[in-house]
Amino acid sequence: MKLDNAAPFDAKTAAKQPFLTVMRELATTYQAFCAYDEAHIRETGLTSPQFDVICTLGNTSGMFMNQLAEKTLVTKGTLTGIIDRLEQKNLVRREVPPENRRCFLIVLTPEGEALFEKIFPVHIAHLKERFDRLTPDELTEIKTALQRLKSVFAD
Amino acid sequence: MKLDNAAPFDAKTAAKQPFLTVMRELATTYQAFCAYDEAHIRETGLTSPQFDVICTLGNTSGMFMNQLAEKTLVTKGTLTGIIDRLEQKNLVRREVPPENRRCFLIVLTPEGEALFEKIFPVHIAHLKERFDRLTPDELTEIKTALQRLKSVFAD
DNA sequence: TATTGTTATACTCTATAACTATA
DNA sequence: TATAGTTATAGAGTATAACAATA
Repeated sequence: MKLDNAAPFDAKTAAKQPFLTVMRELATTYQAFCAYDEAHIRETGLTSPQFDVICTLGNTSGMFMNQLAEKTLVTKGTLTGIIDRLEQKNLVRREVPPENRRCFLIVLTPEGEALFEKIFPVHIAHLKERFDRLTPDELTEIKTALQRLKSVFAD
Repeated sequence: MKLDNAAPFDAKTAAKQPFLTVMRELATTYQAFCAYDEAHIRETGLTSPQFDVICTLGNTSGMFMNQLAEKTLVTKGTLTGIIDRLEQKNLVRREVPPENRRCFLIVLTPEGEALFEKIFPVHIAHLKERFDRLTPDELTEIKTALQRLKSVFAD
């Protein structure tokens, strides 16, 4: 919900409900980050979920579908499709472990690893470029503020 | 990108690159908020973009497709589909202004207004419930921190 | 010619539930 | 019976570009 727009959120209402402003700031800050982040991801020819899978598999010896689904926060059915498409692009491979043939170990192919090693550091550098505009103290304050905010949504 | 998962993000790396921690906190905080927010939205029978449109139109006298697209951050082609589905549900209506018949004024129907008036305050109350766990000072600090963070992504 | 919005195309992701094969 | 993953189903959103109607 991008509550930014709702007409009832005029200045008068916001003044009475300061939390609305915080909510909007969270949403717009995340959106600003994502716009910057995703524009760069799209240049790799991958979608965000695909990029997420490649990054999750990078520097590991592989992961099972269920682990991967949990890490990337998609359901197993959805992950099947994502892995299918990455397999078509020759970036990952399904390996059947002999000891449990119910599972697949998802592994980066050499092409997948090459892509990971090519794009990952570049992407991090691209992000760092902006975060470097903050001082160490500011980074600490922001981190603390976010942790406090997150804590109210923990069940 | 949910960089939370990437294996290279071990504690050692994070210590050298404190911004990675901030990035993760932003993503996980937003995700925690969204999980709470969207679970409640889904109970209305609307998707997030649909709910967003209803909230944007609430308490206005209508909006043109292009305005609405800009406000809700979707392209005009995508918005056409969203409005189509809201029209099927009898929640919005396309009106043709006589002075410019190229445009459509998108307006809430009585059913749409009734829904808005029913769900909007309840949704706000649902959110407020959690934000009330923060003190006024904390809210201010968080707001300031988010604004500072957002500023580095402004072009 | 420029603008508003629709349509066409094609893909990706989403959730849910039934299903297969293995354990 | 339980688990791992696939498949089936159905929908929703996404981008892009070509298009029609109007200005």
